[in-house]
Amino acid sequence: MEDEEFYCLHSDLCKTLANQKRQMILGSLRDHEMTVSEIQEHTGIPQATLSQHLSILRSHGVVHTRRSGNFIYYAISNPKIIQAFDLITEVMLESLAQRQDAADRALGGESTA
Amino acid sequence: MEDEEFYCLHSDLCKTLANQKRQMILGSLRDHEMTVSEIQEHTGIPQATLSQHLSILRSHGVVHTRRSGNFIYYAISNPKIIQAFDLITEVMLESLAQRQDAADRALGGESTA
DNA sequence: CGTAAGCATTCGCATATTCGAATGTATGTG
DNA sequence: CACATACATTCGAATATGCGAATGCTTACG
Repeated sequence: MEDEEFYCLHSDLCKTLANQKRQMILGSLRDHEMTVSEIQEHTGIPQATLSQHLSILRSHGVVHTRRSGNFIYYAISNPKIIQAFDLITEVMLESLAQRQDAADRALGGESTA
Repeated sequence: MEDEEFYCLHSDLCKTLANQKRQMILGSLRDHEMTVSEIQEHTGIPQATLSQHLSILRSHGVVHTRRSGNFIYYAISNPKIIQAFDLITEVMLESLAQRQDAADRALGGESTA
């Protein structure tokens, strides 16, 4: 695979994950599959919007579906998605903590001015 | 932290990573720090555009800088960023492989139609 | 077949992102 | 100080994304 293609696919997958509502959806699905209406209830996202986001997640292979009668169950395709999600959470929290430290230090040193 | 705030920060960090050029930059920086002009040479991104992307990465704490004379060295702040990057790469490759399998099967079964 | 429930898709608008051209700023050198 | 190098910022236009309203499709049930 060429570099350009690689980075394009990679950033496409990242873009898929880089949306607040889609992350709420993944957060709902992380432990078990759910029907659309269950996700809707759990996240509060309106039906049309939810369906669009599910469509995006589907088309990028992030989730897959199973029909049972009138309901469609969504589930996360690859558990590594959750691992990546959690890693980014860690980075986020560590970054926040560092910033807080820096802010504290700046505030503490202020009085010497 | 509230859910809304959590998902907002999380998706913000993801958005920061979800750009082809920014990923090329991270790909350049993954093993060692680099000056802006080195990154420019390595990636082929024009100076102004590169500087803008570096600014975004900086403001989200993904990279940090060190000045040495006339040069500014950029480096990745948290090695977990690379781990997450690589995880997403794995997901991407596994997803591609699955699709390829599915396509092969579809093609193989075609003759029975 | 008719109707209802569950979900998907289309459309148009508002907003956000991306990019390069032009310009600005900080550091080193003579 | 003048000037060059290295990098940052601003600006405006093109493009992409996110959203809800309206509508379509599929399955279940009588």
